[in-house]
Amino acid sequence: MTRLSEFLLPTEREAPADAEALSHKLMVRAGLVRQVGAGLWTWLPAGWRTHQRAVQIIREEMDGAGAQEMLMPLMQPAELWQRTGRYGIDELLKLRDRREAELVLAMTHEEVVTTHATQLIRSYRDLPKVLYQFQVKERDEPRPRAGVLRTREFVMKDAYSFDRDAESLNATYEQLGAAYDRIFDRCGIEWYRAKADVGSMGGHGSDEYMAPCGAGENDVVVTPGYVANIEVASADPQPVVLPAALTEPQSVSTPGLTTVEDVSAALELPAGALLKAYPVVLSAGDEFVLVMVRGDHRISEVKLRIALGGFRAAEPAEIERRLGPPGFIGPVGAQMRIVLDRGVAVDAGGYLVGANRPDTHLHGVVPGRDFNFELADVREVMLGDTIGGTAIRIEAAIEVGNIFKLGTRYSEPMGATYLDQNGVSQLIWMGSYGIGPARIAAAAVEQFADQQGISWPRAIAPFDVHLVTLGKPQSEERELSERLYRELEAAGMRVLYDDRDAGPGEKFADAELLGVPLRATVGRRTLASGEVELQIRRGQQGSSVAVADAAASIAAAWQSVP
RNA sequence: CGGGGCGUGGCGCAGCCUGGUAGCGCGCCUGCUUUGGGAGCAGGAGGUCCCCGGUUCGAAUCCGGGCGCCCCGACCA
Repeated sequence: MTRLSEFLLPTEREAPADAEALSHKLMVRAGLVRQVGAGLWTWLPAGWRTHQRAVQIIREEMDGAGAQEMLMPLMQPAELWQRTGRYGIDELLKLRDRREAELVLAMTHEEVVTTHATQLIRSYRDLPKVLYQFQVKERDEPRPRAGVLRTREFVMKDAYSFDRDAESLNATYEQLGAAYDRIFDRCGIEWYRAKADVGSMGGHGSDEYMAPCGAGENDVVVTPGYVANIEVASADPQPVVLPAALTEPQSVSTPGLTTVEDVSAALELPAGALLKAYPVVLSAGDEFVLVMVRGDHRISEVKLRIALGGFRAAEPAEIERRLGPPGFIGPVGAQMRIVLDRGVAVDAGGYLVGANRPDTHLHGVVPGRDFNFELADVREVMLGDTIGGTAIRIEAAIEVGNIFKLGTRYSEPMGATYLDQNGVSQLIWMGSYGIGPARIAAAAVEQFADQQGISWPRAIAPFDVHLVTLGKPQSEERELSERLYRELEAAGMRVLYDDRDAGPGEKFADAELLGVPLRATVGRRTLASGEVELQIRRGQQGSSVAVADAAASIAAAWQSVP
């Protein structure tokens, strides 16, 4: 029974002044959520209905994939996190209880679930297993933002898989990936499965489920058949026309010209005819490495880390000592390991590079002849790049879920092993799989909203039909509306009945703001024509159904709504 | 962590520079009218002006400190 006269739906005419993201503005205006503090949000009844509908879809598909739901505590002993080496994470919220015991509020549950696995999984016969929960996650975010999109506390569906070996993990991973595909399809949002970075904690593979939308914090690179987070994406660069190679490098005077822009402008060369030098120091062994990319390209820190392992940018003093004045450094004569990005065409002509001398560059330089190098893909892709001849698109997106092959990252420090068929102790191979229902809701708002407000996919809408009555209390229209309300509920519809004593404009505006997929209107016209007016929120197409079997017609119409 | 901005009834804002009875719109309450696109008239309720300290006869306003919130960037296991 949901009568708007009794339901808490505090709609607002104006968005909060500080709201920027569309979903932030609309979710507050539509009365779905309210802010408590930075990155801390209350879900009001209508918003929570949507959240829980997403949760239910996830639950059904996880169960369908053989996963088992459980619940683990949010508050955990710090000791578990010290054991896996994650206690130092800045985003991890630490606290002490009255006895000064060190605790954390968990950001994920690998430590706890692996502790249980250690105790409860003993034999190869106990594997594989997938466990999951819907539980609050806490993150001490440096900067919460965009309403419900990046918060300090949020509900996450987190699942953990346990397998005998890498091969079995791969199978589980794909099985859960298929469940994820179904979940996001069923939720009615647009999504991509994007190749992703495994992060600095290592791992054996990861995909991110990305919902393209204006408020997206991530960029995904998209071509038919290829989607990747821009952090790890690879593509073919646009070719550049290079000056001819010289028989040997020649000095060019470039006084004070330390940037690619300055040099290319002064020498009338395309930026792509320059090679940019990026000196780094590896975390392992303090080795000095010179990374070279085309002048019009950018280093991708993530891809470089994947190629080299951990590193830091070299300090100016180190650069001066090892190479030459910053701004004029280059690979020719450099006594060190040189990594050349794959985007640099090696036999296409002569490049311009820093000469390792003040105010000087070198012309006509040929990689391989003038310096030795190893190739690696370390640049960030950019618009204009192609994959298989097709131009890439770069789209902003929010991460609504991820799947991750952990391998033995947690089973090893936690000692999670099993006995195989030969009685030999083996490490359990794990995976982790997250989904943020709040982000699904926000992504849906972002993707389908129009000038009037939200337009929910029917699968996660707070209600199926928004019944608007225009009659005054005690009127004949009211009587008809009440009857239709009962009939719709009897037909299994989730009905929001706007029985408030308010004007039509206000009721219609609120209905459009809230974005329930169908709106049925009963008013004077209904009495005159014997027809109930029906409007599909997405596209706002109107139609009429006969009063006599209105409930059945509306239930049928709902089936064909997006 | 760097840069910028903002804290005044539920929401959106003005007032602050130049100190002197705290205002506007929306919302809310009561009554009457109105009822197919945020309606009208009349009456009314509601504010520690973020907090602490200072200057002053007097502080929303000036000064100092703190807290909170937002945006851009960095970060985001």
